[in-house]
Amino acid sequence: MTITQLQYVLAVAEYKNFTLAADKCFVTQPTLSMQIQKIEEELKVQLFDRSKKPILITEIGEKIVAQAKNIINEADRIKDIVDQQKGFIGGDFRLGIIPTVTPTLLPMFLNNFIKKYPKLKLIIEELNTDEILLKLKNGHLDAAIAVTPLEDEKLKEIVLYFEPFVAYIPNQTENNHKKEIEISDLNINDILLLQDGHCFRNGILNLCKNHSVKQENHFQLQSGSFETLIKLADEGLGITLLPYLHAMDLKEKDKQKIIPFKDPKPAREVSLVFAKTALKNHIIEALRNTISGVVKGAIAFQNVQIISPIYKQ
Amino acid sequence: MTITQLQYVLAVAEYKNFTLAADKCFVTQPTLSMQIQKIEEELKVQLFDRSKKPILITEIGEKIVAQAKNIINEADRIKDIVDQQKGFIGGDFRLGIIPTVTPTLLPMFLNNFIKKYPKLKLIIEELNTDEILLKLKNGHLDAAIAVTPLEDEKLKEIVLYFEPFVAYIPNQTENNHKKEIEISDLNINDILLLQDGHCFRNGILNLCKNHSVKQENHFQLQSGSFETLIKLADEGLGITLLPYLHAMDLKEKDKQKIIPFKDPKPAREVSLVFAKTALKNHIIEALRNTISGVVKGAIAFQNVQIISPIYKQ
DNA sequence: GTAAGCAATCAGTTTTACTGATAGTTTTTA
DNA sequence: TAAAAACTATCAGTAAAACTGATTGCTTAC
Repeated sequence: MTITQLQYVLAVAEYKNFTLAADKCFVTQPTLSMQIQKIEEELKVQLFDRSKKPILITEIGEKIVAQAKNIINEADRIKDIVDQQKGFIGGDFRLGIIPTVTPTLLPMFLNNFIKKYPKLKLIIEELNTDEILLKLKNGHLDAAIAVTPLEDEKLKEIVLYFEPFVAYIPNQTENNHKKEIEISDLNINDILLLQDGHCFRNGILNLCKNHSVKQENHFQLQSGSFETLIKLADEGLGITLLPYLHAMDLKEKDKQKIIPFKDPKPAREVSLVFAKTALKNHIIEALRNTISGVVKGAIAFQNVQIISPIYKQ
Repeated sequence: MTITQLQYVLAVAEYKNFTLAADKCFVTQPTLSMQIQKIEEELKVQLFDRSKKPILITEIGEKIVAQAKNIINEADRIKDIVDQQKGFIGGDFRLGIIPTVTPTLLPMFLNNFIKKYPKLKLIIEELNTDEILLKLKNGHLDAAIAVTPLEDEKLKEIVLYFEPFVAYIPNQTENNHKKEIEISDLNINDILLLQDGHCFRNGILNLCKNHSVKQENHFQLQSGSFETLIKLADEGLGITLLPYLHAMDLKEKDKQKIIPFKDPKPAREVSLVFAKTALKNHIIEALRNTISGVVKGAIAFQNVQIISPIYKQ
């Protein structure tokens, strides 16, 4: 049994097709066929059922594929250990970010980071929380920035900052104007929400649920961007909640429509998330330091209450 | 980088001598030299400093050796997965047992177990707790039977049974005879103890400490076996405490000198212990089932208090 | 200062990994 | 339902690797 053979097994398991898997491994199909046969002979078990198309993985095959992933993962770490020792920050690094964080956070640290580590190729993907969880676990992402706590056994979270929610309320008259708002002032039916899949939406639902605001599940509108929500709010279709950093980016005119919450302010916890078995720990550490450095100045709140990004009905 | 190369690295790291390591790997010394050079070239780091004798492992070498152990360990597990799938219980299995458990527990299950799994070669070593901890972690033992809780991050414990302590008091007169004894009745200075290193000794020290029995650290005698302690007690040199199963093995005449503790009886927790990353999990499971089966009949106590095997001064 | 111990090097051999061509099988398409 | 397409297994040959015995050269021990 060799590491190469295990990689071939993983490729076949992933693509369920010898020819394609061979391509991805940069070898010819006969090589793959023979090596898979060899490992099957050595272990004296059938890993794949080639009689069906696409190829089926046998029961024992599944177990061995899972273990092969562990082995390859541990093996890959050797390179990281060497890199770390040499202080080398380089190669590809795939970072996932949730859409409600990207526009405000990314510009704050990206320039800084790529200048600091010029040999590193940072590949950034905007993904929602579910996609991030999946890709962290299957190794398609090295780390991600998401709202926590995610309560996932296999992931580790390092909190970067807390970001309070603020209310965006356009039609403020003498009557209804307040300096600070309370959660009990909110009516979920008035709030314009992001689409399903955004954890910021879940956070708001949790916020309202926790404080037993009546929820009638009869939302007027759903959008994928805060910009849309703000414009809709301006049109008198309701109010919306925004994350603090996003609110800070608004035009002066719009900023006046923002009302902060009373302490303890509801807030989201934004963290760097990665698999406990993550590779490239030294890069993750470097990333953390960079982000912590730039964010510290921008946000400093003490009295906040963390709202979970996971909405359970 | 191949699994074989990593095994060579581990061998050289262990024996600190290429020639000897080559022997243990069943290859010639040039093979080893070349393969080590190859992996050093590939990683572009020096793993060993050959200028000194015995060979020194470099700093980065230590880290890579540690990781190589992980990789090999994960790789070895493939075979276990296959064995488990096939229901095959065979090969070598190294079990450590602490001396105060061996004479009573081993005869209860050994025959049963080896008959049930004839293809398994059980290699049993009698070791004290410290040695067991060490050997479990470095992989020289597959599992062990010891007194818990050990509070060790890297180990997993499965409780087999609770075994109460009983007092062995020879010179019982009308005056001092009791049906049940209390911990406060004990004076640590009267108790004959096993030698340092036995966890049963630690248990008794904890027992007395917990109940603030005065302890003057002026023990009269120390021995390695209960038999000696019993004979010394019979000679009027003091009393001793025994584990329940051991007391059950005494002659009828001696059994009369035994006094049980009042509920909640102080007891030791005997467990099957193994590394969290243990191989051969299916064999451990088989062992557990066998022992649980035979012990269930012999011991059934409900109201016990667990005494820790670790004595901290 | 000599012998012993040990790792590196070298040339040659065996084993393994891989390739291109092709045969055989199943699935898809017309 | 026949032909085409898609795919894996097999085969013979080649390139690469892993390994060996013999030897050299360096270090340590006596």
